[in-house]
Amino acid sequence: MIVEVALNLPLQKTFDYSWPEELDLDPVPGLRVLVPFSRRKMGGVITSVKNHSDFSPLRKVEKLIEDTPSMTEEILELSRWVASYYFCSWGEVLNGTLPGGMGLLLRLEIINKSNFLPGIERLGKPFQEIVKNKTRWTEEEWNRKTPGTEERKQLAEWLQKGLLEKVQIFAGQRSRPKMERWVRFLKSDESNRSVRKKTKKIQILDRLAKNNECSWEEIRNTVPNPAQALKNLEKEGCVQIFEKRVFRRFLEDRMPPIESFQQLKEDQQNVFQEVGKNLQEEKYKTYLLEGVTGSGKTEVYLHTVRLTQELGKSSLVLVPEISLTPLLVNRFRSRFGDAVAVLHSGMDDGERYDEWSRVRNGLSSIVVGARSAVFAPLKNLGLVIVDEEHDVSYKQGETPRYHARDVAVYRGFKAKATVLLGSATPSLESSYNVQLGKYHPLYLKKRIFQPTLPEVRLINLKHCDRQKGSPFFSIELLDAIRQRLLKKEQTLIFLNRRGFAPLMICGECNETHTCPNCSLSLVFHQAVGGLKCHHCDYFLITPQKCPACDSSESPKIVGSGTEQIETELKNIYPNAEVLRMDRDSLHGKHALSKMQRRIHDQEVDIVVGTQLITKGHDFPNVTLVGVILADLSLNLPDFRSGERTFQLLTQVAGRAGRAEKPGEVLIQTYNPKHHSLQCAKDHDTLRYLEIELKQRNLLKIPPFLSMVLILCSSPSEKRAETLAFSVRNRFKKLPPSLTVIGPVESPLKKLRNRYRWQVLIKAPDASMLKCQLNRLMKEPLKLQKDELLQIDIDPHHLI
DNA sequence: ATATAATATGTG
DNA sequence: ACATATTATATA
Repeated sequence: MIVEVALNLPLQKTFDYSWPEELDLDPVPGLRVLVPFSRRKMGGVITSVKNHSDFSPLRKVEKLIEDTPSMTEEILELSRWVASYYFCSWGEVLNGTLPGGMGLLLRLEIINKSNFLPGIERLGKPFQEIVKNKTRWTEEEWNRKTPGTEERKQLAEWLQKGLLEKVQIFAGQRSRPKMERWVRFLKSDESNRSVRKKTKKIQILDRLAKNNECSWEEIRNTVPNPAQALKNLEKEGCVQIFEKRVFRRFLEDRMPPIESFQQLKEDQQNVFQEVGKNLQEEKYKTYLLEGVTGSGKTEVYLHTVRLTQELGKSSLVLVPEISLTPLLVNRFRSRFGDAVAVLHSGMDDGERYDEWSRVRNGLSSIVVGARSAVFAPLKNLGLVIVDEEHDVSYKQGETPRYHARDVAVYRGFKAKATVLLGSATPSLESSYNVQLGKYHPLYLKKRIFQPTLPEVRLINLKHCDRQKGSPFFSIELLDAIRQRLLKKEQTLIFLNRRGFAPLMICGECNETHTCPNCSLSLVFHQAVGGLKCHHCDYFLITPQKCPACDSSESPKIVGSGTEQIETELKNIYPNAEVLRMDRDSLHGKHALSKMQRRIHDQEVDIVVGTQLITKGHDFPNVTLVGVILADLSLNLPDFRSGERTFQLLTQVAGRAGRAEKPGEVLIQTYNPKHHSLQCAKDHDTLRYLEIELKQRNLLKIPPFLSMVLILCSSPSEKRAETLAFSVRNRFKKLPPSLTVIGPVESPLKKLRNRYRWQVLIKAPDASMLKCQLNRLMKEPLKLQKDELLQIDIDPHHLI
């Protein structure tokens, strides 16, 4: 028998291996195996089993990594589609479907094959010792003795002569199942009963009488030092001691109170009825649910998931990374208990591996998770929910560059499932799909607790009165904050930029401090006393001198970031409790939820933050939302910047006045006339979509066309450019319906010491684009050393 | 991705 | 002539 194996390499092919006779397990697609590849070993996934290969001689599968396949047939098929759609290898996608903890541990060992190693006396003492005393040792052991060049050379020489051999030892998975010792009751021993005093043995048996089995740990809590007694009981055949797998669970220590299903309001009920009807018919259909913030989308999700459970099917719920707060997770956990598995990046490897395993074993039939959870191995899928479907975090920034929403829709289609995309601000792509009749629209127009949406006012920064000494605040905004403080209500201040100030310029020559690795200005962070690059990890302690003119004139700080807004607010309102919430102020695993709880419990008056504050939690006492500068996201060189601004403003505005108190939103801007801001002000999503769709149609950009971005990068500016031109040349002979834009310098010209040039290709639809790409990239481009070519289908980061 | 063989380039 | 850098090629 022969197996075809997909490897996690950027190679389009799969590789054939022969199946060793001595294995008593038959090969199955989806099974992970360890195979020899070149002179190393790699984990791979069996994609098919056959009895003939065109290749010879075949090498043998070296080892089974597991005895049940980690890939289901469905995931195997889904990942193959993703690989072909997004132009990457099957193995790379497969690799991305598994939690990181399932990565393999391969230890490098050096085996001493001979008793005589010439030149051993030239080595340092510790090295001689290791070589003489051990027949095999790990590379780390060797390196720990800090070898000099002499030792390294000697090692290489011996390896070359075959006196030593390097082998990779398979040491299992990064995360392993966690085992606990348990005790099971078998029979009681009446002979022990006669004793007047309760012996340890009796106490243990009494404890076991409550439930038939319990953990060693529990027994030790009631009976101290039970080891000997338990051993005896086992010998007498009264109990059985065994190992039991336990599943590590995130937030286990803070299980939420049981929350019951809420009665749906009329329009919620209508949505639920429609989705439920389709669910029962077991046919594919995608809905786009447009529901204003606070309209109770989550409750509809919960009801729909419950119905799916009742129908005996499983549900997949995707949520953007950042809104995976305990609130949402807890709502699912409290309704569905252990049927829910949670998968997101805030968990550690072991927890994620265990949650994944519970899904794979069929213990969980509901998955709530971020992007990569779209590949969760659920069986019998009935429902797919993508919450905040417009969210950019669904698009993966590195290979495989898939969009989880689109993969989710495809998965739903293949599984004949009901797909529910939800958002207050749907993406243009999904809205267009509604127009085309591919998706079916649903609406939730009423807020649950508050009939009216908050009043939004745009403050024109060109003409408004500013606070003296604090140029980032209009008087109007500061007055509004003061009123909340007096009323003991809370304020959210939003600014989409971290740090203290985005620019620090020389007081003498106005030169800016720029990142040595990227073509960007450094951002001044006062809290850490230095300048940070927001694209690489470059850090510079606040310089005393200008890099250009060497002047030590005190530098000017230009612009604002959340840090500065925080400081200013503390100055203006010395008695107010101000909390800053951005990536820099988050430390540790539960930092986000802790902050959210502080806000919820009204321990803070004013919250200053980036996008982190726009999602996730309900803060009932927030009645004012202020946006310091709406233009930040508007002026990016990306055709989606307007869309993102509208979404951001609508999301952040939705934070105001969720409870019985009316909310107010103040947006400071230099572009009050822009339709993204105007529509956000009027809460008019429909009009926004209409205007934007019209514009996109005129400009011939997505969703009316499909796009692919080819990014060429190299440490040499010239070579990045030349590479981009050779890409362009290859696309010279295309059908006239396809257009090529570029090559142009990427807006972010240099990133992490690599220069970037790009070519953009537009095609009438995805299938035509794919077909042409396939045709032209069949012959791989010749890349020089350090040159890189990235292909991004349906790109979301044009920067 | 990574390693090796093949080839080009540089040095005295 | 030799070391060193670059490129081509294969991985089953």
